[in-house]
Amino acid sequence: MNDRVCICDLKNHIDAEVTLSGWVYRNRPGGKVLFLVVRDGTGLCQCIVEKGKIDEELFGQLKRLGQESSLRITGLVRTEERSAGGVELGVTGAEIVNVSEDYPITPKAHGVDFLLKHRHLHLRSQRQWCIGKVRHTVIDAVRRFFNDDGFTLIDTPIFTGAVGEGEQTLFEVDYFGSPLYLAQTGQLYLESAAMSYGKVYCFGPTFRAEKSKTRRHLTEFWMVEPEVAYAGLDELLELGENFVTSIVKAVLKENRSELETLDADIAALEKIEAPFVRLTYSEVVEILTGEQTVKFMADQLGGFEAEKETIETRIAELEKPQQGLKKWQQEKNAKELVELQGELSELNIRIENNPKHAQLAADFRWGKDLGGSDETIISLMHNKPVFVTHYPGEVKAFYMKHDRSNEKVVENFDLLAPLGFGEIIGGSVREDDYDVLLDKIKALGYNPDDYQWYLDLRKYGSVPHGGFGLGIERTVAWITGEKHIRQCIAFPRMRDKIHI
RNA sequence: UCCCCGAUAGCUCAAUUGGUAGAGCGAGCGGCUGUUAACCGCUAGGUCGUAGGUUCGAGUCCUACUCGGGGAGCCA
Repeated sequence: MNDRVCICDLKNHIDAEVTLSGWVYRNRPGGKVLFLVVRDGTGLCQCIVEKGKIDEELFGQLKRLGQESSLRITGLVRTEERSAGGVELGVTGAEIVNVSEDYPITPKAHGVDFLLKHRHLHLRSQRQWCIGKVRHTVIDAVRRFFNDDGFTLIDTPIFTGAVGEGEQTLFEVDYFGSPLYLAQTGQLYLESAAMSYGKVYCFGPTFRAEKSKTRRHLTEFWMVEPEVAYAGLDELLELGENFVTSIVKAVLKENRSELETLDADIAALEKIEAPFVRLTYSEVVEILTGEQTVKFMADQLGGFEAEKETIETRIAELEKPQQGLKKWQQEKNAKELVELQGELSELNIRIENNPKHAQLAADFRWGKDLGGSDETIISLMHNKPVFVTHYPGEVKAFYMKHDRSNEKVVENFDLLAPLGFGEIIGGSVREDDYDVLLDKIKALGYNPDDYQWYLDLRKYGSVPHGGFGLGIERTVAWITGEKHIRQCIAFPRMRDKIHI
């Protein structure tokens, strides 16, 4: 029997002869035995080629076969503890499809810029592959959650008029001679649809011309936005926490091995369970300016310094003369040294930043928007996601509904992911009173004519409603433990630079 | 727009604080084998980001520029 099967399915074909169609991931050639690690898009499999068991000429060809050459390879599946996946292939034959020479991405370390320039090839690497699998599950879980909960999908336009948040962050395009903008949210359109279907969501690419150059920003990213008629703040918070919990549970179920490969914090993810922590902006201000934060920052600094000492001790050990050590041991040590020095410099930055961030928190005054470092402090204080609600209206968008019991604040919320990752959701209850909304539009100097259709929603059967937006890449980065969200989309678009 | 860091071989980095350009990986050749980023030997590979300046002498010091990384503001 000669079945063509997927590597992910091999454990169901023990002792059978199968043919894999894939690419060479690693080639460790030897005199009499070759270890060919083959990938086929579903996983990795070590293939053993023994001299004498296959054609002599083929053995020679396989021995010289470069990384990422494509081939069909046939052999007997057997369990083998020494192989990474628990099974391996005892090769009986192979057909080389395409010989790859001088593949640029080698098994050793590479820099960020180099990998981005080779993004089309980097997608084949194990780590990128795992992140892509997790992203797929996240998106699938997003759609399932809303579809199973009575939401209707609405596709909002990519080309939009100036109606939105801040014009300075919009990408302008030439639309048959007139300016138009790429969508930075589907929300206003979605509000219209919510008045038709009740519960709706949109999901698609979003464009922001923000001049941000950080690990949390892309100029093109994917966002899912639910919008619910007759919903108040409490319902939205509940929706948000159930939604995020369902995503995390789906990834834990579908991608455990990927999370392990990525070295994600699985134990922390397993603790994600509704209800999440709820704090008002005013409570956050009190925490930031209170004793709790002073102590927290001091403890954090102490922890950093202890860690620094441990690393420095180890570095001193490694820097001692290494006589009598085998060459490979020396190399291993040298590599550890480089890694430790990298960690040390990162730690030094954190130690340097700690007092600055402590000062920023202590100096925080009611009315300002929370900064990145403030959010980090709050999220690090909890091992669950944290909702921060009721921000000052002045720092927030015009469409957010003012709290009728405290006109200074709006009924909005951000969700901060744990472990210091930061904001993954931003949402609010929308202003549903025609006159209040019109006044705000006028006060901001916008032209009411541009917002007539949006105002109409408050004229004909207005109801309380609201929604939120969740950033897919930020969510994937948080779940996988990836530091930078550019790794969480196949072809990232960043400020200043698009590689391919 | 502003602040900090960086640019040396295909890749990742080093060069004793101004004195003849180095290592590992990768590539090529050979050896070896149940290897896990294997290992051992040999070979090839560089206009030190660009342009000026200081100096007897610059990878190293100064100035400008280009490109890249991180961050602030803003945000998902």
